[in-house]
Amino acid sequence: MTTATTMGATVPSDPTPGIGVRSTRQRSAVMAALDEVDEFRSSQELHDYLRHKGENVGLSTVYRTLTALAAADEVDVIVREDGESIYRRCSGTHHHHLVCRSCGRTVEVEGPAVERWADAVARENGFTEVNHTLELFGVCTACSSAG
Amino acid sequence: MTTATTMGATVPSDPTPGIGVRSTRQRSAVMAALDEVDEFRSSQELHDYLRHKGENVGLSTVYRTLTALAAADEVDVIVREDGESIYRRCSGTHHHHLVCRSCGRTVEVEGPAVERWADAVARENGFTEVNHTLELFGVCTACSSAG
DNA sequence: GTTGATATTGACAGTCATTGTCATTAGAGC
DNA sequence: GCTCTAATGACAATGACTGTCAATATCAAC
Repeated sequence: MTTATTMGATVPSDPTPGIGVRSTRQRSAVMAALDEVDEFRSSQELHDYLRHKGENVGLSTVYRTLTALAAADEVDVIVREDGESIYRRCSGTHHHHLVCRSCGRTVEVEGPAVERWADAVARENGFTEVNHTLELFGVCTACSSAG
Repeated sequence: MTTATTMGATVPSDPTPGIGVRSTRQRSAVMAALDEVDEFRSSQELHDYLRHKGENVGLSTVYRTLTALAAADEVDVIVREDGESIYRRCSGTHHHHLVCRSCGRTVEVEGPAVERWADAVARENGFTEVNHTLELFGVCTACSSAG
């Protein structure tokens, strides 16, 4: 998960990466695909992409891999308004996204003030273990000038 | 849509409400149910709720009505992380939500600074017709003390 | 009150993203 | 090479949501 910061919740983040985890051709292929694509993509789109590249990876595997990567904070996930999850390789630091509705171009943005605001609001209301989702959607320069 | 503010986009908001729109028992029932429930609820949950109240309304109708209400900004929608849409009757002004992950209790919160920030970030990057989604999820006092 | 055009309804089938199953395959340490 | 078991993948199954279409109800006009 990405667009969500988990504050308070202490996620141990596996201390021994590699225990019971094997590096496979399929996993590398999915990671590579994520590195090559800059926009947010759905599991199925990434599956197709791999197909066309000649990499044969099962759809189930793509789903499993993306879910695992997201859980390990290796990729960012956004749940679109239609409920479909889309994934993207992002920088490690906490950030949010400004996504072009038309072409999918994505800009990573930071808003320390927002993080503080969320934190304060939660505290004021007695909520703990708070995280938040924040995404901006719009039309980028290229797309709006293209009409 | 709610948790999203549409800035820039000029939505005319139907000038003659009532043209080609009929008030039906089913529609009133759904509105009433929304008024009686304070937490965010899914279409299916609201459908069940109506069932138990003795109000017979088809599931399709519940879906259609909620979609229409959301489009008319009469109710707020949140797309949960599992992709399911949940609905809630809210105040008319723009706001966001602090939702208890455990019991669903919802607090409406406002953050003018966040709105301004989102606006500024969009402008800096040349994006237009920007809207944003922002939700906070946590555990409320009651739930955290209940263990 | 009756009528008629049509907006709405609802049962049900269809769609589609995502998950579960499970026999088969293939890393990794020996 | 051998063994243990994580990982894969084909396929079935789930579940939210949408499309269809005949039957029904609303509302304006008479």
